[in-house]
Amino acid sequence: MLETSARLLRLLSLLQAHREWSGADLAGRLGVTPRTVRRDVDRLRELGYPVNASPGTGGGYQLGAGAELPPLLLDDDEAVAVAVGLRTAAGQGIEGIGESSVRALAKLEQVLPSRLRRRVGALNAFTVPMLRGPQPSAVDPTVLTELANACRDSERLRFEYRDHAGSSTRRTVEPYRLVCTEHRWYLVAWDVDRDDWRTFRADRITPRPPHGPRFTPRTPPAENLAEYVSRGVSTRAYATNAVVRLLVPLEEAAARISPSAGTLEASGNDSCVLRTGAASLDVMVIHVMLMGFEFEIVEPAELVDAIRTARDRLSRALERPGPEGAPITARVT
Amino acid sequence: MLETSARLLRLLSLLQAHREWSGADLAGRLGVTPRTVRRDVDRLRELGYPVNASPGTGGGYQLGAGAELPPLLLDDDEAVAVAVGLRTAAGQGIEGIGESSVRALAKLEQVLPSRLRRRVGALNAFTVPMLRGPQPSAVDPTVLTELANACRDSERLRFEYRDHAGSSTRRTVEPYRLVCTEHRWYLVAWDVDRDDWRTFRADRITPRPPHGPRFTPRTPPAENLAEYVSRGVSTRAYATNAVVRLLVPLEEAAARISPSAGTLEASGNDSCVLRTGAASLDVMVIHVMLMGFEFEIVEPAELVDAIRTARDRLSRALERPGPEGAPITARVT
DNA sequence: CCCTTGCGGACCGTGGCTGTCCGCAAGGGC
DNA sequence: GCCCTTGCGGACAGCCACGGTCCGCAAGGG
Repeated sequence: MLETSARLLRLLSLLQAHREWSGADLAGRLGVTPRTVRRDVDRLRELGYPVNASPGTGGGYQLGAGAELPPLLLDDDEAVAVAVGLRTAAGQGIEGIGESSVRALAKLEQVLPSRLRRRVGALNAFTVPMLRGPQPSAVDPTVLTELANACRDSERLRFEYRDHAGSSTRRTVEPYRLVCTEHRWYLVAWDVDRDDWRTFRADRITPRPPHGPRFTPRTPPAENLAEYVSRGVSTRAYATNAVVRLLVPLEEAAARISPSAGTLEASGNDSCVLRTGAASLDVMVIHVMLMGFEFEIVEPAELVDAIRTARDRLSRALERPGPEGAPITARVT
Repeated sequence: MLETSARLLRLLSLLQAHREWSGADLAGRLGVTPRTVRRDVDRLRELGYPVNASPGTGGGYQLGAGAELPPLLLDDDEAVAVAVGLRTAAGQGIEGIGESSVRALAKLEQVLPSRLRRRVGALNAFTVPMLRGPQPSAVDPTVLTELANACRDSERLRFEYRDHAGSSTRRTVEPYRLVCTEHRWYLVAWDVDRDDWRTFRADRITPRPPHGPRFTPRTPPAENLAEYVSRGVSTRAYATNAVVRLLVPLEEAAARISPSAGTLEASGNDSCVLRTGAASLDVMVIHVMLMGFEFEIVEPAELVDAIRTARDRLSRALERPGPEGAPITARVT
């Protein structure tokens, strides 16, 4: 019965949208008798979705957390929010969930009505870059999802690839997987022209549609692809660890610094040592600045240089005449 | 037919997980004849989900983008990624989608199996704070979803509220809506003890379960609640705008700075002016530093002070003896 | 030209679905 | 303790949707 299925879906949607419903309410909304609602609830339970019910005045039905994730029924705004959130997460190249979020994003964007797709694009342009700055991980989420789709569907892919020297080559590959490591995205693929496995940096790829025909996947070059990629990638320059002494008591520092941001150790009564890591020295500088404490660098020496560079740039900015000294003469609108 | 509904759901899931399927494949997966698959596809189409099909060799079925968003069928990893992405988006208080993302997050977390919930918590602790630092918008997403749920379900809410002086009061309210403005979260609610509408800052709320009984919503204090809140909120101190002159040609700056981060204007041949905004002076300092250009401040004067503070702190850090001068003596592990 | 793949009509037997009516059980308010 | 509200689920009867089978047709690719 088509109508039954549709009603089950609507029931699930109602239960997700509002925590608690009475049987009569649901019956009214669905256009059936309360008895049928009870049967539908039973059906949902048989399908594995835990629906809790409580009798008595003020009782009703509510959807609980079960073993399986039920299909998510999002309204327009929520779908847009999910898409934007995923693009942010994917763009930042967060280790550990990066690949899943790209997969989820690809799934969502594939079925996203075009009116919503436009909203996502607009919002994304206006929220993310503000905070991003010239970080090394600026990959276009659109490209990422396209790559993810090709991997998922085993579709040959053609793209322009800029190597680090800046020159471009045309590639035809059988994409195998996207890997996120060291805050960068890499595509592991079989290069059909060179007849070998290659690892491509996603931010240097410009896809050239249309996609080629589907291919039958071959065995991947390694069991653990994440490890395979990070072994092959030589640009580890960005991964830095630092040890910084903060000139505040341990307790005070601990109150401001999340335990997962790094490890804190006491070092005397009124200072402590923070061991932390970041994707690049620049980010590290910001990190120590944001904490808002007096500090000194224990290691590495490069961080001292980075801080000196930052300090000097700020000093020069302060030494320039500034607003009163030099009014803007050549302002162009 | 229960089995039919379940099969439709599985079919939808298959179509979302893999772009293209042949009828025979689907029939095999679903344990029915191809004829029934065709009928199921028809059913999906009748339900409004556009399934495209192409005949001939290499043909098959694929799910397209329709007018309505189909129920999203996510696997475990994807669900975790979505939750983490949403928490990040909600925590940063991004204007425009904040409220929807909290709603979506509440929806998702309500049905999230506990094993996944743990993963989300762990990941969230290890990814977000690293970048967040002590920004003004540090709201616990868990609290946000709890507030959102209470609003959605019209449940009375009890919580501890710290006012700006630091003293705590116990409140009982009928929550109406969460509003995100100026990168902060506010709860608009009817305070039952004070018998009036109040606006609470979400980051000062500590919910005290259990929730009270449900209430019948009254008419909200204003049509446009976002506007109502930002009118009533006096702490605009964090919203700053700045004008900065960058000592590089317009083209060079434009290449590094996203157009939505602010507006760029040429100012002579080898410099340009950036007008931009940020949630706080701290963030603004980071913003100008991240760009990596020589610059000078046009306005506001407070930004000069903030930069001077930052510069001085870095200077002091550089002047301290550092690694060689003072080896760590009292290191505690 | 042939192959593969999707399309959909016709037929038929099965059995699931809904509404109706019923008595039972569990909370909450008076 | 009483009563109301709400959820629970068995039984029954009528309906009709469902799925398998068999068929010829159409469209794309080699």
